[in-house]
Amino acid sequence: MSAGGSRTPRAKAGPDKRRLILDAAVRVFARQGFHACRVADIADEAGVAYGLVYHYFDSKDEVLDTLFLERWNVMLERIREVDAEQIPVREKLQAIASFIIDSYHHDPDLMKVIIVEVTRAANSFGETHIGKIREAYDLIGGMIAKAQAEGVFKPEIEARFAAMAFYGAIEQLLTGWIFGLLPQDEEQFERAKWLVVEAVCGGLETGAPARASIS
Amino acid sequence: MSAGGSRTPRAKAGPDKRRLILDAAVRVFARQGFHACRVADIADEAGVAYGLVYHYFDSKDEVLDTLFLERWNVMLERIREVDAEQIPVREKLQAIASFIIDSYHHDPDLMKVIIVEVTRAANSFGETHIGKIREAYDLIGGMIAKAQAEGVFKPEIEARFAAMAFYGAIEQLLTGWIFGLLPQDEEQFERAKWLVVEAVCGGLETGAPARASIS
DNA sequence: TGCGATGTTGACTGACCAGTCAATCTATTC
DNA sequence: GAATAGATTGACTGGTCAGTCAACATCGCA
Repeated sequence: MSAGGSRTPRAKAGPDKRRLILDAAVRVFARQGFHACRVADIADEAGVAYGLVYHYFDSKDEVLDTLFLERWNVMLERIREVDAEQIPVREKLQAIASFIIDSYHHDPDLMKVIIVEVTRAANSFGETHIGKIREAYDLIGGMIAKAQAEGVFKPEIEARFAAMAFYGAIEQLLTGWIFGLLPQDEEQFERAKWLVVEAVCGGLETGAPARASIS
Repeated sequence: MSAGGSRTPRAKAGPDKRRLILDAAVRVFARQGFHACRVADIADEAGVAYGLVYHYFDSKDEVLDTLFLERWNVMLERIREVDAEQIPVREKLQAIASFIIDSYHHDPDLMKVIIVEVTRAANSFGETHIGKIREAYDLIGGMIAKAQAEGVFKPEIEARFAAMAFYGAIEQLLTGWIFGLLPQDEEQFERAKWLVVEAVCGGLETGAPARASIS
């Protein structure tokens, strides 16, 4: 090492406290809910002083906003990426369902918080982020509309409706896992990915869908 | 005058204040959300004194509990009724979708409150009423399982999954209306009833579904 | 008419908690 | 090694609001 310093210039000794707070907030929000928890709970969970939360964030709300936007933007990026690929709609929808279910599989607490506290909270954060949420619905609706124009999907069902139903089915499966109503294991997650697409596409496709004959 | 009283013994002069409070609460909860509103808002909306709310209810929570249980029990009763009828599954699911969508059509505020504050609130009232909520999913799951046993629906998709997806699709349509993302008129409501059933059953039915040929 | 029960009122209180802030600590730079 | 900037601390404050309560009104009945 040329300069002799064993520590890299940017990497401090301690971990990034801002990240620490965000990760702690996910656990606390998932456990107690946003409204039921206090800022002190987040600070305690993160192992930092109360005031430090306000050093990195302007308000309790901003912590949740940050968590939501971080994840939602990743999802939107993925949806756009999928949309740009030259593959059948069915595969596009499959990729979206897979992404969302994998997200839950990878970090159930974060997805629980995003769904329960934001996308389904019509009177609080849902209202704030309605624009971002809508972007996702619109992208999916666009895919379906395109498929209708190509004759792959039936034209009678409005694309916006179909998009809502598709997304709603996925979110309800996550809700089933969140509420402990459905078993959560690797196999269930894989089956679920297949089910939503099969259910929605089976009802939308023009031609006879590839039905597995009972062997 | 012994028997000459023109007023009926039970019917008081004034309207039922308890009902007045419940109806006012629906409007306030729908407008501001349960957490964001104060008990004083409910009393003001109902045109009664603050303390009267506590004469009829033990707590603010109990007001919402009452609203939820009143409506949810009606729905469960209707689902059981439908289940007992000797009609194809598709018509049963159609009847359930129609009931829920009509409920929203008839009283959007009440359905908004039930969905946003209870069935989707995993950390507060959803937890309290999970048993009641589950009853609905189980009843629908039972219908689907029976149809699978009869060979009308494919057996590969677990009935519980299918029930969640079906119910989730309906609830998301209501959410679309609640958030103002979908147009709300008579025709849209009718189309929606048809869509969810077509989408889910089209993917579940064994035989070739009755597809409307494009005229 | 009088009496108990039930309905109705709204000022008050006690707890709770988001957000502030002045003090202290640590790192970096010249 | 002094100075500056940023990180970290936690006690404190100010406002909010669910729930209480004592007083007053009205009803049903004998």
